Amino acid sequence: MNEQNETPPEQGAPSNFIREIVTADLAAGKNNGAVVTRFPPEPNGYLHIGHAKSICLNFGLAAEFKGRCHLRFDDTNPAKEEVEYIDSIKEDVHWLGFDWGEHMYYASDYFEKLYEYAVALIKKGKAYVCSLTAAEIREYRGTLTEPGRESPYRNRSVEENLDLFARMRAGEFEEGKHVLRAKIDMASGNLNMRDPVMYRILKAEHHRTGDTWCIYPMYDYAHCVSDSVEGITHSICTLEFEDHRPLYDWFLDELGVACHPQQIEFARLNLTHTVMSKRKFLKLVGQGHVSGWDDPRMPTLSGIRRRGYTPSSVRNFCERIGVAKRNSVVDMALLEHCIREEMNKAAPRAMAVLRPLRVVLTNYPEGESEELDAVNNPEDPSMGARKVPFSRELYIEEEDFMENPPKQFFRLAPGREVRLRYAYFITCVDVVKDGNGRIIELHCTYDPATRGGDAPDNRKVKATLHWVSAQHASEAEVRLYDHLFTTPNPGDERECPEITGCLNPASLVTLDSCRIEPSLARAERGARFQFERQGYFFVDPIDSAEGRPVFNRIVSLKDSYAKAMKAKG
RNA sequence: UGGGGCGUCGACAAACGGCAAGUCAGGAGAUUUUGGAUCUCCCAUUUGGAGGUUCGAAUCCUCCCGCCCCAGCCA
Repeated sequence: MNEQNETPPEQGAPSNFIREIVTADLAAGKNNGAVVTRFPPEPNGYLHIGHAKSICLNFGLAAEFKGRCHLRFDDTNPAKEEVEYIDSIKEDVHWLGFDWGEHMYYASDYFEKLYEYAVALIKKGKAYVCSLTAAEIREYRGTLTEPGRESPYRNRSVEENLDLFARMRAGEFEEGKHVLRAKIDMASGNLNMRDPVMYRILKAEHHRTGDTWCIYPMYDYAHCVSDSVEGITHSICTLEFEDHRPLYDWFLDELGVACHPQQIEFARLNLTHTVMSKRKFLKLVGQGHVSGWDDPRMPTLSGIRRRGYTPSSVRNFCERIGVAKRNSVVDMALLEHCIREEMNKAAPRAMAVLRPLRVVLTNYPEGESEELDAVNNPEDPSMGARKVPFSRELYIEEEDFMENPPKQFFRLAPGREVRLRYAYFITCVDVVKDGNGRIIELHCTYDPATRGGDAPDNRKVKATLHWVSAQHASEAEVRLYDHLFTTPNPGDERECPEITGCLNPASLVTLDSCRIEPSLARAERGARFQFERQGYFFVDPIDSAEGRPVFNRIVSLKDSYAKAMKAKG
């Protein structure tokens, strides 16, 4: 994709409490004026738009304050992580328009350092090897309302701890036999402080360190140390880590490290009409409700990219939603607004008839055709114009004709005159039906004096229709996408006990015999267009074939008529 | 009955003791060769509730109510 090198726009971005903290820190002379952030995904799944919020925040802050942002893979659990995800994460961050430069790291880079620090903590009497089983540890931890009990192994001597820990590393014990724990406070109201596990034995092949290690550090221990080693100044994470902060600080204080980053938490992004959890994605993909992680209906970055959203529209969205600590659900309409706004300015227009209805212009000479001038983008004259062929037989949109139109319907109807965009006024004179009474063709007359779309006598027409010349049109497949879920909050148990019960049956409508104007037949993969009166479409980069493009609808145009009809019922 | 957070328009979100921004959505109108776009106007006498402090409170204090997170050898 050739969109990787766009520079993210930072101008005019609304402020937020994190930006204010950073600004204040700078003013106070903290960190010698440095701003170093990081985006620390675990390589165990694909990134989604919630991650985009974090990426934009972290890289955005670094760019704004002339600092840097690291990409760091939090790969401390070899049982769950795979290289496949590392590649997709890098691709997604690049696609979004951000660059970590030389600063790509892995928590696994610090395994040796982490081990040494753990030994130091043992020597300080602040960590011990515990030989309780997992179930016993859980039991000793106590509950939300009752304090925990100290492990019988809590007061092992430093020597014994050192010996045991070394032998854990050496692989002398089975998984689960021992863990290394921090010695903090089993009575703390904060469960995270009740002697948290620092290391567990995992005899798994690590994607980077192979079988060098059989003990792996836990998140709380590894994360703060990784941040410190990298010289991170502001460690930004989501709300659920708020009560891990005391632990984050405890480790760094006990270790006495020079760099002690400040952890700041913000609310993760939730979007209406979709879900945002890996577990649910897995279910959707696994049960075949979507075609894969990059299904255009998925909120994954790969899905959003496949749908046709631009990186800039996603960045812009991330700016607009703001950053705060309140749990919230952003209306999908905002995301849609961001891409419409951008495409309105940038997308070339073209005509495509999705559900074709044949129209014969009875007074147009048989066998003849002509070329009409069409503007590529009324919003941007610099995008020029093109020629569109016109002839006796055309296709218009099925829904643009009604035999017995209600009062509010302005389009074509028997005896009524409408304009064909950039072409002529036509009047419907006859409706041709098949044996079942289904309308198969319309006979119309055209007014040669209205060539281009203006009547010399200034008579007005209430509608302008898009069309395509039958003999010049190509066929194409068009995929109309809509919300994956019918309910605004499918992730909410009360609203939707079972997510598969709230799926939108019309989230994908595939139309395979659409008729497109000639310029569209030459469309390149990855190109975006506005189909006049319909929406913005993206040439699917994977399923399109030479001369037979597949179009994904990114988003429809706003349609006040449809809205009014819907409101009426 | 523990600990940590959060409650400002339908949805996001500013306001940092001085008189409730902005955006999306929604509504009305103008305009229009896309029922698109654009433009104009409307959309919180009031900030979860009740008290208190103050000349003045969304902002400070008290109590109450509601919602979210935490009992992985996951991150």
